Amino acid sequence: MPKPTLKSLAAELQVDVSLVSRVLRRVPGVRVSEAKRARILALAERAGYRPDRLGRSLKTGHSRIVAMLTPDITNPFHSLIFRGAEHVAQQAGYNVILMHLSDVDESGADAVTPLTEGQCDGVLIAAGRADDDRFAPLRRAHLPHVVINRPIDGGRDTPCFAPDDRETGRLGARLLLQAGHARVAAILGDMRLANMQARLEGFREIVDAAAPRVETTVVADVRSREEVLAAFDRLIGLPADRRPTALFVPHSIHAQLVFEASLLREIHIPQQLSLLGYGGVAPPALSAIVVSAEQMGRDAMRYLLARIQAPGDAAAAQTDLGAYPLTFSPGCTLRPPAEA
Amino acid sequence: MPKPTLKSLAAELQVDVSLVSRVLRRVPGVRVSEAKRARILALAERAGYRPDRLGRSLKTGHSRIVAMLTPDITNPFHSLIFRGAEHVAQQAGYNVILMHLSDVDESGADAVTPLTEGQCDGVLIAAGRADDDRFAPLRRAHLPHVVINRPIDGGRDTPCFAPDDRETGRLGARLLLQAGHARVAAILGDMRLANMQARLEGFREIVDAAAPRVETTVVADVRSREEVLAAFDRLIGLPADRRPTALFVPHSIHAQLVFEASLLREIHIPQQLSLLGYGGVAPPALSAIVVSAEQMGRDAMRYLLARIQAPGDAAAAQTDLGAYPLTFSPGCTLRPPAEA
DNA sequence: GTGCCGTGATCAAACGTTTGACCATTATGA
DNA sequence: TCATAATGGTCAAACGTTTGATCACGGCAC
Repeated sequence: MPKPTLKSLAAELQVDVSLVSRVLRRVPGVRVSEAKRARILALAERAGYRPDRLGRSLKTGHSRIVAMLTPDITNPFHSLIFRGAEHVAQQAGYNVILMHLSDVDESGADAVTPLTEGQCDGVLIAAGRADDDRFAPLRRAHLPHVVINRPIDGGRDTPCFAPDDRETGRLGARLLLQAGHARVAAILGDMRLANMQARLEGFREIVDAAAPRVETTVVADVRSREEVLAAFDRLIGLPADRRPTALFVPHSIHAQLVFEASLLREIHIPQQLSLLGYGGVAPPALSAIVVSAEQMGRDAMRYLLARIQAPGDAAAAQTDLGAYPLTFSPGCTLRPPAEA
Repeated sequence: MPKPTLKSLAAELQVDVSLVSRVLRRVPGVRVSEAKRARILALAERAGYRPDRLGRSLKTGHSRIVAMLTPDITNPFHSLIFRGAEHVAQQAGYNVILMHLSDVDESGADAVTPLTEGQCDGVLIAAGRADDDRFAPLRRAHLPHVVINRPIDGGRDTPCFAPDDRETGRLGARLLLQAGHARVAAILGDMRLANMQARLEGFREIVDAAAPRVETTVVADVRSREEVLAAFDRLIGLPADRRPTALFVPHSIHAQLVFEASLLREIHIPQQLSLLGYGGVAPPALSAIVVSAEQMGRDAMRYLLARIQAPGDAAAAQTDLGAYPLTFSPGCTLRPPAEA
């Protein structure tokens, strides 16, 4: 037996499809006899009728699908964002298309355009550079979109949910200085990304103010796993009087990597080196600045759905959404080594 | 200006929509004068025409969307599966809806049914129990679906891509025994899941055969973070003559958790305790059995797309897809402590 | 008897696309 | 010269749904 449709139900009951449609959707105020309503409902139930989403979407103009763009779902920060976002979406009866889109290389413009083809009602962007023009098609198509975790296009047009990355840098520096370190270092990730730049600026701001009392080494634009390890080895390989006693790694994966590398190198944290990481959720054994990625995902999705459902809502159209709270998760002490 | 459609283009050029449709799709053998074809292409380009996916899908009967069900995208094993799957899908011009679906509780039947409503062409299932009946709607709707990582419904109807979990258990036991351990332990996850059961069975098979030469302790059905830590503490709290010298934790997250807990407890791995984990990708500092989750994702998606594109293909209809290779990633030695 | 209202429905268009069938007009072959 | 074929298109239905407009009819008031 073929899939039941409004038409097939209507034919079987000898009524008009429009009546079946209205009865099954329980539109308020349909005028139908109780007998007929009962027969319609009974048949629909018996036949296992489910309205076809495509037909409905074509007519109504929305698909109850949103898309999310991520650079790498394998990154715990991003999977947390997704989990939060998807949960909110599911509650609201929306499905989420998850697509990978590189942060940095220009490929993928061809992946964005299809999103404007009616299949999804909005886009949550968690990928991309500051000066990214790959999202222009979304704007042109007036497809609601929201940015998360990193500002793109300078935050001008697109509402953005993100932590204050500059403050992250400041906070990291302050925590290390307040703990009493006199030689600190930082390993920064891909400097093509605006949030990395901001973290570095914030960090610099504080440590520069403390110079020359505090000595600082920065390794920036570290992208691959190998580069992280190389940077770490370089820092711990410095002569003892120049070797940092504390290390700030404001990137969740890189911090974890450094943590594990230190184990293999038999450098004990926190006894021999203080390590301050970063992440979307408090890591068990690692001190870190954490910002709730999952909460960001939830909030961004809620906002996106609101914009979808009330396109012209002035109150919702604010583009400055404030910054996300940074909390310090003290996995282990940040105090400097005793002999320092 | 409103979004250009076939109809609006056709109206502007005073031609029939069908002609525009055929020209823009470059269907082979359309009979049209070069002049008119050029005008159509030019206008479409100029107006930024993009075919509406909903209209097309409604007509053609497929949406170029597939869904994937996962228990938790935050789990690295599952995010790797997704990354592999999504990559293949994107290459083939498909988008992937990612949905969370609990492995164990019965909720979510209402989340599966909407997938049969025409919005997606197939489902990749990476969630669910062995005796799960929540997927019956997919079968009834004849919606192609494939299971990954764990068998459901005994693998009867649904093709399954998964590692041989029983062999994982065996391999783990063998590795520890061959390294020379005489007291081994294992911490097993949620025993409601078929793959956990299989891992335990395989492990038991080997260690039981080695008894009483080898002493074995098993803590099973460990579900939460807290239970993992409690199990670990219980094991290392045993009197020295009964304390295991090696620990097998065939669950990627739990293994990582134990690893970090051992650091906090100042129990050095591998000097004081051998730890053998499990995962979808080789962890840097941890010895583990690894099965390429990303490869499984790729293969499963390729297979799913093949079934979608050739529904009745007998060759593709095989339901026994063999098992995934298990490889041993020696992060650090598994040799027993010197004094043992 | 006529006008009006409420009830219980049907009609028809529309969303944007695809696709098989059909129809002029002109060129070709016998 | 007439049939045939190729050329350049158009027509119309269909996918499944939603929705404003319309209609037949009985009852009621005047």
